[in-house]
Amino acid sequence: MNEFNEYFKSAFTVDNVIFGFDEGDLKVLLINRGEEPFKGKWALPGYFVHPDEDLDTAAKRVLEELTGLGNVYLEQVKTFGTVGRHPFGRVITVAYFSLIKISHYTIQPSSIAKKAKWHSVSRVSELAFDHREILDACFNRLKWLVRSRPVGFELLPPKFTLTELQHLYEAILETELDKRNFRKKILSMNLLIDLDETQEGVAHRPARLYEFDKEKYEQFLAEGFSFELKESKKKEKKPRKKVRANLA
Amino acid sequence: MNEFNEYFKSAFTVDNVIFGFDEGDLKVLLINRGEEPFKGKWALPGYFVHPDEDLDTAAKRVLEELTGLGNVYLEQVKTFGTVGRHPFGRVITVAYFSLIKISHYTIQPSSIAKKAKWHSVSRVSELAFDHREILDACFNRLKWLVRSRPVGFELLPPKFTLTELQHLYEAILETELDKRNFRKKILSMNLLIDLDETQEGVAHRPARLYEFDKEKYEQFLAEGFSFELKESKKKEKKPRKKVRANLA
DNA sequence: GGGAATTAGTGTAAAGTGTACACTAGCTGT
DNA sequence: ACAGCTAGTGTACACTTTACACTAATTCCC
Repeated sequence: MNEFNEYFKSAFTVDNVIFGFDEGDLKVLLINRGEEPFKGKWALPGYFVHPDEDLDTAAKRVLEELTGLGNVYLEQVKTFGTVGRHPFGRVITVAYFSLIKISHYTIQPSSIAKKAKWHSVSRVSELAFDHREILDACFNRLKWLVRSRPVGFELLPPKFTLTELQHLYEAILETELDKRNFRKKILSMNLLIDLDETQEGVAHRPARLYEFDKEKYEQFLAEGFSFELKESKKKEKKPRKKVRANLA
Repeated sequence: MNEFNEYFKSAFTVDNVIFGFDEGDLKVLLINRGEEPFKGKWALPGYFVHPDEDLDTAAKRVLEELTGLGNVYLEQVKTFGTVGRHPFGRVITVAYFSLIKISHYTIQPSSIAKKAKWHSVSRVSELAFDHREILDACFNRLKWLVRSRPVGFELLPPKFTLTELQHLYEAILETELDKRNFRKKILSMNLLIDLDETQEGVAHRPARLYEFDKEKYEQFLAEGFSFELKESKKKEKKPRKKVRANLA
């Protein structure tokens, strides 16, 4: 085994991309680093994996230690291992991502994270390490996810209006959706419970409130269902080539 | 930086899952290990990443060194890092996968790989390390891939018949497809060039030969198009619940 | 209290896509 | 010539997606 010793000199970390939704805006949770390297810079909440710890466990622990967020479901997205990405040596990082309801959690930064704060995804600028690239990869994963399953569940407060749900989808997909078609689609999945309540204190017709039917949602996921949401495009009129009959 | 030294004691590897298609069967390339641990066992072609080497580069190099396959496009799939997965210490591995035309390559095993051989995916049994789990993860990725883009391009010889293409899809999806619908779908993508040639030496009506239109394929990928192929199911007759009109 | 402002909520027709299904065509081997 | 085999083709129906415009319910301001 001695011949392999030279390989046992690397380290690895986990980095978490936590998405939330608030004020019509898609947010990502960042920490302000209290340690070198990149002290004072904004970064994804991430840290070294302990030698006796599985990756998924590490991701959960690190997230909780840095931001106070516990009991979050994290999903592995991609691993980043460019040679020069960490100034301390060879460090590869496994990126995880999650979707949470911002209002359900209280953020408690640790010493490593001087501050932890939600940032608008669209307004994130420079980040420590290669975290910008990691964020982009996870954002793409989110875009893909939202087209294949009803993701709003994780991001919205328990009671919400259809318009809020639509705005969430629009924020993620960075596109506009047709109101009527969106509602038709969402309601036809039968995953929403109409609470028979309405908004209060708004200066216009109040909207109905809905909640997700958790039971049906579990079922939906278990069955591996999928659904699609397409951009509402103004009649792009595909010429739609006809299939040539071979063997004339 | 000394406080971090304890973290720089891990190693990481890459493992490659290479799929091919031959004799109507989906295959995966395995090596017979010539080294401890798991000497003599079948395993995915993988090895340690050098300290000064990027992950993607390492995956390519390792594949070529172990099996002689060069110039293969590899895609990262998932990272496996369970604590006890490697007997030599903490080793995490990044899994890559690829699709190749078996007939285009010659396999040349190295000393680490005593032998390298194509195995039917459906008949792979025990593998070294957690390679079985890695293989399954990559097979699932392939299934997903084949539903979202025309994957046959990578796996079939330059000239092929529509029936061969269909068999490939059926092998990957582990299902049967309707012949007419399959052809309609594939041809409607306009990615095939009808070569106006036919098979020779078969004891039945010879099939037409096609090749992929590489240019259109690139375009297809660039545009992020997607298409779906659904299992041909015998009329399951969804009762199709009507969307309730809220606000009666 | 009337009207302006604002967002919620609703239906339909037309185009496109997916699915089920059965027969004829063209070759080889005997 | 005919048996055996695989290639190749079209249509009708069900479902899904898309485009699109008006009325309803509330607050605010005068």
